[in-house]
Amino acid sequence: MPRLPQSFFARPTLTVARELLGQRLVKIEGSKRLGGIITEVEAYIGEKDLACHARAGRTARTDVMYWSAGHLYVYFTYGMHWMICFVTERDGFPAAVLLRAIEAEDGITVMRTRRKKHDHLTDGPAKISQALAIDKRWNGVDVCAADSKLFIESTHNVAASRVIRSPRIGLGSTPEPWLSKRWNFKMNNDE
DNA sequence: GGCCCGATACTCT
DNA sequence: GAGTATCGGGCCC
Repeated sequence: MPRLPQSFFARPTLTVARELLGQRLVKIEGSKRLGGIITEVEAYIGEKDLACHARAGRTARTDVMYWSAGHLYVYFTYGMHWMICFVTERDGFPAAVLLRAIEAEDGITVMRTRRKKHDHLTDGPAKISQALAIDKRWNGVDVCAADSKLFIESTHNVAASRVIRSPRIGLGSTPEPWLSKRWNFKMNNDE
């Protein structure tokens, strides 16, 4: 299966988010392969988007968001959780797609161990990073590099009828119009 | 399934 | 010092 190239990520963030649905996230750990199908993502677009971390401009934390498309932006939140994003658009413009859920397929035994006794392996952004053992060491990694141990495999396109768009999750007191923008993309399971 | 709440440490004000 | 792109446990049905 071909890996998604940088040209995939270097497009409008909403397009990248929509088209990431259904593709397969893969992490290589020695001879093992972990990951699954991407089922939910969210777009964060530019300094004007007041829900986007880049609203505060280019800082030590947000620097990677300004890098060229296809880099990982991995950040820490709530005192204990790591979140995984893919940088999008052109070099110098801060935007990214947050991974919110995948359907676990490969390496389930390893992921189950890392997720303790919990049945929900990868149905939340911080659960994915726990299951895949992703932390700050992965910040700034280029997922389009030929030797990258984390990448996305191109699979099939998801039918438009299966895509659900909603407001983004967990934005709290983010002002309008950003709070209501339907920049969360999710796959409908039925059908 | 749902709601409430505490954990916990980093970032920017 | 306040706020945070969350999770899991306890509880209630």
